[in-house]
Amino acid sequence: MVLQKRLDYGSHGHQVPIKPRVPILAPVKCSTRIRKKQMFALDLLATAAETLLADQENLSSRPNIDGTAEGYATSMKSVKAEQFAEALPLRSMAMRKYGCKGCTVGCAGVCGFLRQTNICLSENSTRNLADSVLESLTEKSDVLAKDLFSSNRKSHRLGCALGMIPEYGAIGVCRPWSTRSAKVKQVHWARARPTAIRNQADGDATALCALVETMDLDTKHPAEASSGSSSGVHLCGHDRGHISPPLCLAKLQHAADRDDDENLSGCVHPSTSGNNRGYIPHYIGDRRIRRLFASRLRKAARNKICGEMYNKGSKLNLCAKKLSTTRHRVQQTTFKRKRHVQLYNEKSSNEVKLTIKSFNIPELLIEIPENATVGSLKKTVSDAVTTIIEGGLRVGILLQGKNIQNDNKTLRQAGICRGKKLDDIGFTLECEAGQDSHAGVIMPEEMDFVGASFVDKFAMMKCEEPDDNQQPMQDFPGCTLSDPGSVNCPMEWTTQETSASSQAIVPFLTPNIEMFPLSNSKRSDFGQRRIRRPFSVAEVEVLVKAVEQLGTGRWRDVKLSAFDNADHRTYVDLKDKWKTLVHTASIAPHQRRGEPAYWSQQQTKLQDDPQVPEMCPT
DNA sequence: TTTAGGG
DNA sequence: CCCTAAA
Repeated sequence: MVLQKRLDYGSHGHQVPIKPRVPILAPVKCSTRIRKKQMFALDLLATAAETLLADQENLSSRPNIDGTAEGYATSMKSVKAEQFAEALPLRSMAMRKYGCKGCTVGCAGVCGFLRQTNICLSENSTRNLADSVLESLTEKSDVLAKDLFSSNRKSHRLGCALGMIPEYGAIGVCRPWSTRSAKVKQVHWARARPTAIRNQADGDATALCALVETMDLDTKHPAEASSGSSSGVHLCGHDRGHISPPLCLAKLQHAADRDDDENLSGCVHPSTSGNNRGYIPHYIGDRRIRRLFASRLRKAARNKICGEMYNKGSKLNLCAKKLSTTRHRVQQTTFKRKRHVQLYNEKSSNEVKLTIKSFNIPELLIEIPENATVGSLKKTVSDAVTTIIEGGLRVGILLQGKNIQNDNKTLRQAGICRGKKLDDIGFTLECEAGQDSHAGVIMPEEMDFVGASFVDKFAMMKCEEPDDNQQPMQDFPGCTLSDPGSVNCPMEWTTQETSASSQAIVPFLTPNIEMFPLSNSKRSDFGQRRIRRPFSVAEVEVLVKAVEQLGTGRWRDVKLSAFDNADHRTYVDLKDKWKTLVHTASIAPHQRRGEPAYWSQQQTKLQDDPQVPEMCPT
């Protein structure tokens, strides 16, 4: 393909993405779904091209756009018309949707461009280009978002800056540098859709514009880049009815320069300036988040290709190949996510850190013939999981079994704060797409505090909200059952909660049960046996005291009075433990496992303890 | 849901 | 620790 040759000149797998320059974003009747019919798409492309040319003429008449129109015309000729197809609706939609304070002009949406090139280019070039551009897009968005937001904190209350990709919806890297939350890092995994963008109530329109524009700048055509790195900024600045804050423009300029250098470095384009080669972005940001973001984008791009092929009912071989690639990539990403999905919520000094180690997929229907190979089964399972995840996930948060619906609540208001029983938090991932056959709620398989050090810190923290359960103790306290209501045994704060193993069909979702525990009370959904958690001496002591106080046969009362905070100990557990204790006591010491002289030692010890004068071992 | 008891 | 009958 001619276009491929033009694009695929990166000798190091680094392609310079071509961006048609669209100085003015005229409203175009263009659905984001036009790709279903290529003829329809071509019509729209023609319309878009006409609009662009008209805009270009207008632009060229402006004195301030010197030197850009010509280069623009060149790139216009060199780029296939398809590339323009949906860039316009993307931008126009974004601008209209958010008003952008009159910012109705911008650059062509790189996303639309990407999507088009994905269609037009051959497979390899598509992938490489998409990867390259999307990586660049991601990074630059990140860079700009950081720069922009950090520079405009006072005026921008930016909850979430979104980069939009038509068809795939919006894939958002949330960078809320709002003035209210000093430092928040989030990755929105949910595959946001256009409607989801509207839900970003905190999204600042101006910043959103800027970010989208940055995406444009990131993918300038080499010719354009060589003609002047600031051209894109000129376009933005002159054509929008509303001039963004100068600082915003400056940042855009900066990003443009930077991007030119980056995109061109390593390429053999004759117009490569070579200046600032090897430029390293000032702000590296969270590489992991960016990589995941980029991976997400790539997957979306490739899935789009597959969907295209399926819709056309042709080129199934190519589709299968694409699926395979997608599968591979997605599986990697899924695994990474399983291991590392972390939800950070930092709010000044009061922070709540959670780590969701993995999710369990409860129901996965696999239909496969008996004569299928194991490999095909693996692929089928992988596809099913991929479908679930790729279909978009809606996150739900369960606190003590209750679904927290109000998204506007603060974590503190919702009861997610230090000192609270964070092991009562559950996360659900519901499939958003119409994947009825796979619809279901993915329950968190593992959740834990971030790091053991945090557990200690956590144990020492006081929650500002009233909390009956915050009695962190490293050592199990002696309990006086004369006041059963005062007996608290918060073992779960100091002992690692362990969880049962997963019985998920998908092998790579099997968790490491020892490292990443979750409250047992939340995890009997899948029938797995709870992990064995032997009673500690302290627990036995409390149990004995409670039984002594309350008598046998009142296991519920024992539970409530002495083990109310130990969610992993049910009254049945206490009853069973008592049963074993009685049995152990009834048998000869030499028949017991463990230490025969245990009780005598305990009796001696407890008698020496003034806090527990009533101890009466069984 | 809780208790009791076998597995 | 699971399962379940019985209350």
